[in-house]
Amino acid sequence: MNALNIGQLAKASETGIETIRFYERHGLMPEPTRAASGYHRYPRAAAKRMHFIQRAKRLGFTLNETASLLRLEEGGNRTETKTIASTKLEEIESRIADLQRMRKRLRELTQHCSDQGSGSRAGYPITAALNDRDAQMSEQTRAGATDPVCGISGGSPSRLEECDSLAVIRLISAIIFYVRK
Amino acid sequence: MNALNIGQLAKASETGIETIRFYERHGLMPEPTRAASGYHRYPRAAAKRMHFIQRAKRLGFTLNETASLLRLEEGGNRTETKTIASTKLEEIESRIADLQRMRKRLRELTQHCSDQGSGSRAGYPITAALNDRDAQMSEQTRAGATDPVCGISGGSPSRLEECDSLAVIRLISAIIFYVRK
DNA sequence: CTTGACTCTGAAGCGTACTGCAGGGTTTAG
DNA sequence: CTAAACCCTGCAGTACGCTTCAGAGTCAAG
Repeated sequence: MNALNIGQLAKASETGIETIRFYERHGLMPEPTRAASGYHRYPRAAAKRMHFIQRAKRLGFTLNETASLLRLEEGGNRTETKTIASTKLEEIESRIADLQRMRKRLRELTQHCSDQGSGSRAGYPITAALNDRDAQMSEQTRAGATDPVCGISGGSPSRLEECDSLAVIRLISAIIFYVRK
Repeated sequence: MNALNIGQLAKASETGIETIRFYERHGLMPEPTRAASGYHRYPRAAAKRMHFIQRAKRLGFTLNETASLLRLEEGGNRTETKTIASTKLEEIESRIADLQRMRKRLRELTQHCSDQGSGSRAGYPITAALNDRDAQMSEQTRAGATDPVCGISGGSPSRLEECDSLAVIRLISAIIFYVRK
């Protein structure tokens, strides 16, 4: 036989033993058969199921929602899962839109970074957003507000990682102000 | 004066009063000036700051991370924010990749839906994934496993919402199995 | 001046998703 | 046979992000 005990399943699914037990208690993993000793004996498919749960989580499903997805396969309550499916699909689409906007801004930045770091800021939407934010928010100090977004570490970095991290965090702030629902 | 009290700020920023207080306690919102009575008196900019926090959350930043972003503007600890910036940027990029893959699958499905619902399944990657999943996971019932993904409600729906919700949830399951890191 | 809506502080409670521990029993390598 | 490594149950604790509550004071309309 090639049944797994809980430690082996944990390794195979790249989680902890306690997480598996937790999922079992909450109905995400079915109770497996047991050895005479009481040890869990998981089939290989259990690792796939664990991976399913990980991916679902990664895509923003809650454990309850994931449990419903899995329950459907076992002929669970359809009206419940119907609701989850449609509302979640909307959420996913909205999140995709968010991140598309964000990626657009990131692309614009890398473009600007590779163009030439410092210098004139006119026509640089991210820098503009930063200024906008500064204008809106400050009661606090504006120290550093006049630093060009990509010019802090000097030179002309062509990849995002080569921008000074301080600039990067300013960038992220700017993006958040930019990405609106 | 046009200072806001906490209830007005809550309305303006579409949150609850208690959320604002919570943010204040945790350093996300600065302590505002007070009226003689002890009432908070928020400047209009406070609503912008609240919106910033909402958007940051929506993009997956934790409150601590958001606090660091905000603290940077006030000349906070740079080494801390440096770490956040770089690791978070990686996360964001990874999530974008996830959702790109996912969108691709969604596009493929809507394509197939508008092509013609039921019939042959060969060359339908999502249906294939579903079969794959069935093969990998089941110890449970496979009831319904032979239903075509988009053919349950009959006809030839051209939009995702017109697919039967049961089919939609199967689809989501399939997508989750498909979208791999 | 009263009444009802609003606000204050401090602390407890809640839902989600784990994580760790005590106090046992089991398996396996040497 | 023993010691290390592994597993069991049950329950407590943690981190995050709120949310509610008690008990008291403040403000604004009629």
